[in-house]
Amino acid sequence: MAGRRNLETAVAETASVTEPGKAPLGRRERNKQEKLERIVGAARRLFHDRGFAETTTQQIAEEADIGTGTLFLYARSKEDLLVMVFRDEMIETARAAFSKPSKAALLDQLVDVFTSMLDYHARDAELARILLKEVMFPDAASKQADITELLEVIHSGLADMVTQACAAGRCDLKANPRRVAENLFANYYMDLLGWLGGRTSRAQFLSHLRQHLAITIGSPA
Amino acid sequence: MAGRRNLETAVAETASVTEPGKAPLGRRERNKQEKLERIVGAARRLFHDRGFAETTTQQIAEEADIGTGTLFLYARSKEDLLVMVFRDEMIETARAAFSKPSKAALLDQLVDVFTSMLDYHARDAELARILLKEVMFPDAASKQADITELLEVIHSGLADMVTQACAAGRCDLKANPRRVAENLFANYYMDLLGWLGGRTSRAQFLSHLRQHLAITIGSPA
DNA sequence: CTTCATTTATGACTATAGTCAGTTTATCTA
DNA sequence: TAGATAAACTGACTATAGTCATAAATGAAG
Repeated sequence: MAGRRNLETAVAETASVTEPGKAPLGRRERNKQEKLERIVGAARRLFHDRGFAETTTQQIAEEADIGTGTLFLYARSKEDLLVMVFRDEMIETARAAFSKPSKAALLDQLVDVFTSMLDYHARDAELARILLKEVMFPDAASKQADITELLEVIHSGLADMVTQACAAGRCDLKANPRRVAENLFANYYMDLLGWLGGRTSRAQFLSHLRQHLAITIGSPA
Repeated sequence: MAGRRNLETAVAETASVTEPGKAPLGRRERNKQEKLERIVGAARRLFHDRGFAETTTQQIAEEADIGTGTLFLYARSKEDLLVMVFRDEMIETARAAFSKPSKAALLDQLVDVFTSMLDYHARDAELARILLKEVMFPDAASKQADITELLEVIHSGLADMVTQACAAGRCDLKANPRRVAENLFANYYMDLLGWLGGRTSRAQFLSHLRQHLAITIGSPA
């Protein structure tokens, strides 16, 4: 009973679309499902059009054609809504970034991967900053699931990349690949933060990122 | 005129105490000075006693014996107040952490330094998380000065440490010491985040940090 | 169809960060 | 000292995220 969650786990975390062999999905379930989609859709549109800070929860509720209270049965907070809108996209982006096999030098592969992710973030700097902030600083236990899955995709993708490069003789790292992956991502995250926060230019960001990654994998920049 | 700042630069950023050879410091200045001290003191007490979220700006104003509006002439936001309360302490902590000369292995020196900083943060996990969040994600230009100074102390301290260790033959790093320092701090930051966010235990945190730092400086863990 | 229990929906309401038009206080000048 | 100007102060006010007691909808059982 600890940490009450709304509407079960918010429609079982955007439940799958009519899983075969599963429950017949009565009117109730369909309603919830459809309502959640309306809400996330409305939030996506408004966040995109006006920005996060300029969108009120009232507006989202209105756009989704529900009461203001209902909104908070489907999302714990406005930030939660933001994560709902972008989580899957982010995971997909990360997966895609790791899916292209390559025989390039490890450093170049890494820069490629991070640049792909970057292109996604760069589409909207304000949202990206808020996402980086909210995703990495969950204050409710429920959000940890989100960040955990995303981090898992990124960390394991990077670890695999490192392991394979070493197996192919293209690098020589003794350390635990997982720790190397975490180290690499930490550097990407902080560099991105500096850029989005206006402390560095895009050119500086890219240059520094490459140097940071090179240091981690012990390769000449 | 862009980004209006209140009361000049909030009493010239907690101005020095009667700089010799400077202005005679009339009643007005003394009032401002004293009021700022009352405000920061009140905020410090309340944040410490009740926590950040549980303290209202009204309470701070009341404790400092000023009107609610006045508070926001001295601080732009509640978060700003938090930074005011802890910024100098954090910088001092960082300076102190770098001030003890040592002939130990670089990795051990680094772990020592970060452990010292950690002890400061660990005194209050909730405040630490909010600080990590607010300090690294300034949304107003004015706050960038804060983070810039703190980051400068940390980055240059680490860079010096690395440079000296290499000069003494205790390590062999070809890369720009500044970039190495940034890399090291990025790892500390993310590991600390994981710990404070409850994703890792303290033991894991320390173990992972050591491994991450070792990877960066290319030394066996 | 008619209870009845359970789930879901609602909007008036609360709490609080931050604003602003109007007031007070300090300083300067004559 | 009086008057004028500028700086600093104020609390009633606004805006909005999130709550909660109540109402409506749904589905199960008889």
